[in-house]
Amino acid sequence: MEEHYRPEEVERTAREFWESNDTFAVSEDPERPKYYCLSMFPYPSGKLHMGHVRNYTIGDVVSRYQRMQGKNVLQPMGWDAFGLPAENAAIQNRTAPAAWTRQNIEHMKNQLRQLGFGYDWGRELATCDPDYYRWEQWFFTRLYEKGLVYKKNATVNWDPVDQTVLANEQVVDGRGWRSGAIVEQKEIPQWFIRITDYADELLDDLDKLDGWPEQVKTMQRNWIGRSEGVELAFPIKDSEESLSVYTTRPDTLMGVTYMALAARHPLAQEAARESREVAEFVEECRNSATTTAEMETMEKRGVPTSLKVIHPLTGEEIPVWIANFVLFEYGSGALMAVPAHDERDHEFACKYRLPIRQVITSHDEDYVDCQERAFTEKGLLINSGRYTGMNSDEAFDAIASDLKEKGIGRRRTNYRLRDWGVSRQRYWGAPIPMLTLENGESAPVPEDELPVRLPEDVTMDGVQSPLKTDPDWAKTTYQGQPAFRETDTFDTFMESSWYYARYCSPNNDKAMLDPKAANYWLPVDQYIGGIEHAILHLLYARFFHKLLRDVGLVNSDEPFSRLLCQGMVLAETYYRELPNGGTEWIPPQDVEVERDSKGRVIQAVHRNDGKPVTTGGVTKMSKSKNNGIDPQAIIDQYGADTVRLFIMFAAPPEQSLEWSDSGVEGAHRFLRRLWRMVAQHTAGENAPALDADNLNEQQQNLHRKTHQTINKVSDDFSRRMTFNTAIAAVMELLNDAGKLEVREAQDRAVLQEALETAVLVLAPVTPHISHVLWQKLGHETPVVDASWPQADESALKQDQIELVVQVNGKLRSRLSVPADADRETLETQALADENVQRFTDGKTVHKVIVVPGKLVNVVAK
RNA sequence: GCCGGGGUGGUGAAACUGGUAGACACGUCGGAUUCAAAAUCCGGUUCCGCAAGGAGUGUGGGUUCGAGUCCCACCCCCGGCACCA
Repeated sequence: MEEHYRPEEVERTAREFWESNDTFAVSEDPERPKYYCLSMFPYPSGKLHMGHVRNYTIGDVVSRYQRMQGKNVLQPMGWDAFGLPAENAAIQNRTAPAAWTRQNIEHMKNQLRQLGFGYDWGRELATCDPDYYRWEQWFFTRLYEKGLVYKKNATVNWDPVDQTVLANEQVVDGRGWRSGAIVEQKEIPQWFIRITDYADELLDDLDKLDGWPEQVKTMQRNWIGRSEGVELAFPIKDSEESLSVYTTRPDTLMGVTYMALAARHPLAQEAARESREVAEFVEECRNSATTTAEMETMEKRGVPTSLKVIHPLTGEEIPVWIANFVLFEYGSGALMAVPAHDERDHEFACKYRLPIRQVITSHDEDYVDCQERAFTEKGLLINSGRYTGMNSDEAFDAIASDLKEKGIGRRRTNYRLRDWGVSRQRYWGAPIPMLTLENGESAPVPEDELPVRLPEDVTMDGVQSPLKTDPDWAKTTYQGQPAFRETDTFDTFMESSWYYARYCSPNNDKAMLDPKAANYWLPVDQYIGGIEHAILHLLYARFFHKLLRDVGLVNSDEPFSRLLCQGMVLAETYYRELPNGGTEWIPPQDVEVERDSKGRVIQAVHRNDGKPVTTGGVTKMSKSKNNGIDPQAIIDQYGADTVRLFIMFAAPPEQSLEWSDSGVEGAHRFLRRLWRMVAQHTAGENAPALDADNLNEQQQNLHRKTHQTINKVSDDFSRRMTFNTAIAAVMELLNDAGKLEVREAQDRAVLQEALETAVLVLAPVTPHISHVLWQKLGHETPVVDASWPQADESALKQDQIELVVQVNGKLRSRLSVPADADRETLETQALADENVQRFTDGKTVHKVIVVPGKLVNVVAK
């Protein structure tokens, strides 16, 4: 066999084999256990980036590993094709979003093929295809009929110059990114889905998701934010009305010193009509912040109103303020402020010199001064009339029932989660299948008129959605009456909330899902994608799955049994200041880094002119900093196996990872070495059968190492999902195999076993080279269908082991002892050790700690 | 601001259950091979020190025979925050 590893040739051979044999096409087979492995589908932005390569390599490793376990493995791929970037590209390049998107899909699909991912391409789908979104439209009309969809006014970012709605991303420092105009908030009618109806189930079912990272479940729990509290009404002075608030701390009710309203609260709007100062503040709040993050980092400010409310228990008058930190969407858009026991209320009270009244004190003797800072823990009530002396929990109950008795309050469960607004005022999305009738009422588009097709032959002017500018598109009829189509499109999270289910019957034109296929494959056994999707996408997909279940399309409660969140791929940035004050970002490939003898970076220079560039730190690969590494160049130079191996070896999948070319060389070197070792081995005589009972020590050692490696890699691939340490274990095996001097037949036998094992367990990571080498090692079954190896227990046994001896916790000696030696023997041997004696000399031995199989620690003073 | 992560050699990392800190690589230094180079092979490489030894996992404290790992406080970095996907 050829001594030199030629990746191009090897990879072509393997790819052609898989393609001509339809290796990855699957169908339902009740005879075999199924395994559905899914990687989050990409947005077709143009080219694959390293984050994709990482995501899809992980998925392919898992899929191929499970296939070698004998499972019927489904691994599909598709395109999350609707979204904002296509509209931007369309404006820039004067192409229609549809054409741009389809071109990108074509290119990226080719790149995926080159990387050798084992997808069932027969199931490919693109969300911009009417055959896909028609079912989403159909499903939405079903939800409407079930009462899970409603229309209400909601706020959007409004660009007064371009006369258009902007996404949060398009608002920079409060201004429209194109026009530069100060963005206003505007209320427009939008469609919502009642995700809050499912809040309890979405929360409680998290406990069933044993295969999900704890951090993701925690984030979802906090996002849903279920709290038990009390809703109560403060009567407004000189009025019939009252101000309703929600609190999780009714035990602090006696400490209320002011009320705070969101600027959009009706009472705030009313107050604005009476006072110019209030009106100005309300107007300013309306246009200052666009996101929750901005709102909560803003300086806390407020204005007093002339309103007063009456404390329901004391009858005291309490002033009402309008404050910029009160969220209109949470609770009732108003809060009772207890500055002594809430940090935000405290800060606000200090700023505006509002009274701070302490009503809770610590259970311990610790002195708490609430004038200085808020005491937010539960404790004992003080200054609270008849509640004084109770603890917080007792007071909660007592106050809640007193309020209930007076008919001004009740216990209430509240959620931070809000209903899902799905309307977008954009073109490149699935049209919302709703109609507005002449009388102003809404109706769903009848089933036989679906899909509502998005016209694809359009020109984008960068301002308005073509759906809104075309005077004819919206005109239609409903039951013989004139009607107008909804010109908004769906949030793209709609498409990504059910694609995993559509892959089970992607070409079905009779139904959204074929329940037989869906219930064979679902739930997804392993889902893999970026941590940035921990909340929104994963919560919406879980919600959709429950909706699908309640319509009778699936019979499971959750879509994804196991979840792996992969870290981001980062790269160094380099730049130069331009004479005009701008910054030129230089791609890392164009930079030469000079190092000192220890390898520390001295300076970085441009490859073109040799002049220095400035290092700008490691960040997420992005277009704006020009530091995205295109995998194509590396695939072309080293081949797909090297790229896959490197990206899996560089770090565990959940960690963020800095790209470095030198690591690629290392990975390639390893594959060359593997190739050469197999070539040299197969050039000799055929290896005889391994005779495990008659091995010399060297042979035994390599035989043991082989079986240790099988155990290590199996555990790393399935339980731990740490592909980097699995690869390191194979490298160790190959290092040991390389040291074996081949003198006799059994040397060849243990070497054959070691090489076969290496090729086999690497097959999920580097499938092309393994495909070819497996044949060279004398096998007819393709490696993709080979069985995963099993470790032989008897090969793992070891008679002598090395034990560490510490004195006062510091390593002082090592002992070679029989594996089954008892505690006493170990203690005696350790104390007799020369080095141990040197360090205990002149001291008294107080204690000896023996951890069999690991270490002995001598405690001496 | 709130929620969730992370911080270990010159670099990527390993240490899985509280038990040898730095496996496996990259880089670098030295050597072999070569007319020479590439490729390959062998050896060294946390820091200080000639050595014995000492120090060392973001910072400061604590628990323990023993802490990268557990607890408390702090600093820095990253992700998400509902219209980027």
